[in-house]
Amino acid sequence: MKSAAKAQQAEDSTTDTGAQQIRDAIREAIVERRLSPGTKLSESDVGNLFNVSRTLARAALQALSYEGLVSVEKNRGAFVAYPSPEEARQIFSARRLVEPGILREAAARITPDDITHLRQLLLEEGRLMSERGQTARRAEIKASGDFHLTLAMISGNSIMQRFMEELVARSSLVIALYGQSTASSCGHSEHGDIISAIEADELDRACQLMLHHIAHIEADLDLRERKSLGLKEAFEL
Amino acid sequence: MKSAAKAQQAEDSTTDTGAQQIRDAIREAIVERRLSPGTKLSESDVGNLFNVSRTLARAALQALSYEGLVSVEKNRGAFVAYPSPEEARQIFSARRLVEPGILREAAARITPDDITHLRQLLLEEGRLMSERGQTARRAEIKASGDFHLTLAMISGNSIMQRFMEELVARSSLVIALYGQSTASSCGHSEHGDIISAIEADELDRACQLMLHHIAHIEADLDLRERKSLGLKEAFEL
DNA sequence: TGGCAGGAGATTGTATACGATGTTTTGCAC
DNA sequence: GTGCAAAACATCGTATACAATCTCCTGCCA
Repeated sequence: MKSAAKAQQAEDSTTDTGAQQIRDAIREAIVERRLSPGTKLSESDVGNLFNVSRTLARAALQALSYEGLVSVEKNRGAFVAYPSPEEARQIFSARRLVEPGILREAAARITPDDITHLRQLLLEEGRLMSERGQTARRAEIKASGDFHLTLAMISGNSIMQRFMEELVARSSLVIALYGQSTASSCGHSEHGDIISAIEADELDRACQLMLHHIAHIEADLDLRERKSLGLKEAFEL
Repeated sequence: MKSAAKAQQAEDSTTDTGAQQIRDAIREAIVERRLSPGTKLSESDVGNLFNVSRTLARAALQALSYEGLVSVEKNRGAFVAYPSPEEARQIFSARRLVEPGILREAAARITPDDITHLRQLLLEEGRLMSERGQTARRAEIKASGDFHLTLAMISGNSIMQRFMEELVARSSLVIALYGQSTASSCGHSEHGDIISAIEADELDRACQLMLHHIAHIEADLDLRERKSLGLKEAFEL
């Protein structure tokens, strides 16, 4: 891969050790929705699960809390993040703010190789959509996010790339919580449209499409405040 | 403070304990340039300095490494980050990408109270600029960044706010490394211009001013690759 | 029976201990 | 005196230990 996408190697070389693997494993589980929002992640359990001490488990959970995927409450423990509707709005607001810009930068640096790569991603995504089963569903979710992440990668700005990783991951949580449609990643065709617009050098249109795409995802959410109502309201009616 | 700036309370309630304070203290020291890029921050030293165990020191350093202010090298230790010219470019590229959007959102929600607040910040900044001494210099650097952070705060998006905090902090490092002009925060008047444009509801102009402002800061940098040249080139001439 | 006080258990917060990995210095050979 | 090897030192990586805090159950009393 000698495309502009070489920035792919932007792995966190900044991290120290095995906590990294645990963090990645848990993050993947969260993004693929094997772990539901609110699930408790006790340090001991995580440690046992990965056969490491609480020290490492704790470090991993801390790291995840920086990314907003896990919320640790003092003296109570860590939980898979349960984004509030307000948080959800902010996440998508951030994406609307940032993704057109990323798209523009990506378009400026994109190579034919990158386009091929993106198209392949799309194909894979489509294939998964037609498949049945949990595994396919999870892979599809991931693939859907990968489209946006790949654009960030192509843009060549590793800082924005990391930021987008956070946003995509948190979006996954939000969709898991508030998504309504059964189709987990609705706007598949929209991804294709965006690529086409880029290829056609119609940058403004590509940005518009991206904004619409994000709006579509958001439109599928039901962000009404679910005030738990577990007390009495739940049985009032 | 009943302004839109109430989001100020967006403190990392997600963090656990005392590592937080250490992290903040070190970050402040870095941003105010009491700690220079490349300075070694060994876990023991940090621990001793703050009278805590290496455990906490380590946690703090880890946190800082997530923000890109510290780079930890496996088995070697942690150092105040020494951003490469390429990193510097990416940081400012990210700011150009993000700040106009933040500005727009902030303008949409801004209250008279917020404007007062911003103007006060400006006044303070101006006062510090005319003062002498290290302390004033440090405070000035901080005040300069606070303008941008306050805008992010006003925008009401805590995610973007956090991101801007990271960008501003890292910018400070970049300026410390590559800045040329003695005036640490040149574009003071530009901040005022931006506020005026917002007040006048000239949003596009405000964005333009913001972009120019960032460009000015960048223009003061000398981002030529300093390849250490400590070997022979240093004495060749 | 309902509510509160007390304590047992579980979980996190922090410190310390030990092994692993680099780095520097020492000392010997040439 | 120079160069390399080996050991001493410093520092990090991880595990374990202990203290603090919270949760939940139990039992007493009104």
